[in-house]
Amino acid sequence: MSDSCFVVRLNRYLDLTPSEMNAIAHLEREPREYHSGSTLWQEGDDVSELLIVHHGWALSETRLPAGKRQILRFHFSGDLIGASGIAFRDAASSIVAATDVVVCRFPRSALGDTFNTHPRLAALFFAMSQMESIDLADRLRALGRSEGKARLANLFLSIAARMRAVSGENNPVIRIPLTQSDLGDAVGLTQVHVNRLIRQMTEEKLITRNRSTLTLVDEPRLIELARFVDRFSAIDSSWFPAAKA
Amino acid sequence: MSDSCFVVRLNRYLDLTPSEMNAIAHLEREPREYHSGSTLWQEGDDVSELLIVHHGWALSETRLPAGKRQILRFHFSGDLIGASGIAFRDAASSIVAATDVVVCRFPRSALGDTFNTHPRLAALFFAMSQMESIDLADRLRALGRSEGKARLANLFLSIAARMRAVSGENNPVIRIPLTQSDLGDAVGLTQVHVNRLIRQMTEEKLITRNRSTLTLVDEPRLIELARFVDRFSAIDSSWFPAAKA
DNA sequence: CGCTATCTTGATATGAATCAATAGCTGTGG
DNA sequence: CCACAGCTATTGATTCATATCAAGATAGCG
Repeated sequence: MSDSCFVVRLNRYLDLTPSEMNAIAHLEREPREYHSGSTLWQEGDDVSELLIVHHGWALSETRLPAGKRQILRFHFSGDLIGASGIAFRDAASSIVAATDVVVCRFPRSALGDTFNTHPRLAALFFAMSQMESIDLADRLRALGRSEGKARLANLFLSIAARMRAVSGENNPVIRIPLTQSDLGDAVGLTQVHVNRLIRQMTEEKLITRNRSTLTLVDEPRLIELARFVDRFSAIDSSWFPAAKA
Repeated sequence: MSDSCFVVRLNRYLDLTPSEMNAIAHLEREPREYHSGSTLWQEGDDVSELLIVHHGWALSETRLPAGKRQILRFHFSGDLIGASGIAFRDAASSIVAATDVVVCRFPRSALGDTFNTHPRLAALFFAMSQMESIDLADRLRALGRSEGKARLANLFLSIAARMRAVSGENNPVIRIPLTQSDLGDAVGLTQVHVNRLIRQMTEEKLITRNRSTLTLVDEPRLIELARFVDRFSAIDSSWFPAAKA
């Protein structure tokens, strides 16, 4: 039961009761593997399920006319996807496997049951959904009002922060299995320009990048450059209703 | 009871039971007025309340080093704010009155009670929060991957869509009480450039702007230009738990 | 009737896109 | 084990969108 990565994740925010753990573990069934590059669902699809990422990276993306792509968010182990797809029937973005991933699917109706029987979990889902909004808002600030280098710094720091929140470690070296094109599509720049910026940032001894390994060489200066605020450490659960038996 | 604008708003998505209406109307007390330009709360404040907009426009904004500003979202009548502030104690953005506004405040704990007693409302709040994420994601796509004119078109259309969803009308004329600087801060452009783009768009007979009145002259072409998708019409409530007495 | 915020318009500077060509890796099959 | 195919990364030359700087022009407001 506690080998559920979703349980592990939620336990980070809240001390789950056995009954709550059960309810969650129940959601998380049918693990299924997708290969890197495959599409879990497509923008506009009629989606009736939610996904929990077990292992690997997935990403939400959306396409624009000229074949352009905007990456909206990355999803790691323990993340709940479908987020976007829950308010409306049609998916607002596509979900693509960035590496080989293992995900569990569950139908939305199961979520309805959970809301009914475990109000505290409902509150937690609500709070997690708000974290997503905040993450998007932070990204929006970066895209709207800063130049390339700061955007990249921001992206790197926010990925690092999220991965650290999951792993509990604090390593300056992080694995980012993304190409320069991916990075560009995430921060709204060209692959070519991303390349140049990474070179500059390397020369300035801010980072080091080698294949999929990124090292945050001078994190304080990166934070300064990006005006980064790490918000992913904890959730405020003080307003949550009490757990039900 | 039904003069609560929040009830009116939620009723648009769901047929509320009397008990649910009561619970909501209960949240919405102590209406309070703020003058245009005043700050309801500030980035970083310790916020323990949520707001419901009764009347007027508010906006969430965040500041960057060089005094730059990014407007994240506009809030109209019936909107729930605090959104961003609910997962964490510290507000992630400031809330400012764009016009004179009337808002109701309620403590987060009241939300906890609602989650406990009215799971269907919890589901609705969750879905509304997802709408917010989707709105942000759409904005992100616009900022990351389109040029100025398309960004503006996108902003105009999305404001129009949201206002229409509230009013039920379908008027090509909308009131946007924002300056060119505000528009710029929302789409990540300079006030000067916004001015030029608006002139161009007027010449191209896409829009007409006069003070705070904006007319969508050629909406089909605007939609085409912005690749706009209107998602604000309805919520998919099929997965919601049943209403409780 | 001025005052201040907003808008308009021009000249110039700059970050980033685009176009284009080459170089490096990685995996695959002969 | 080598050679080739196909991504991914690097680098340069040029163009374009948008920012910046600067100076009026309007318009609402007290």
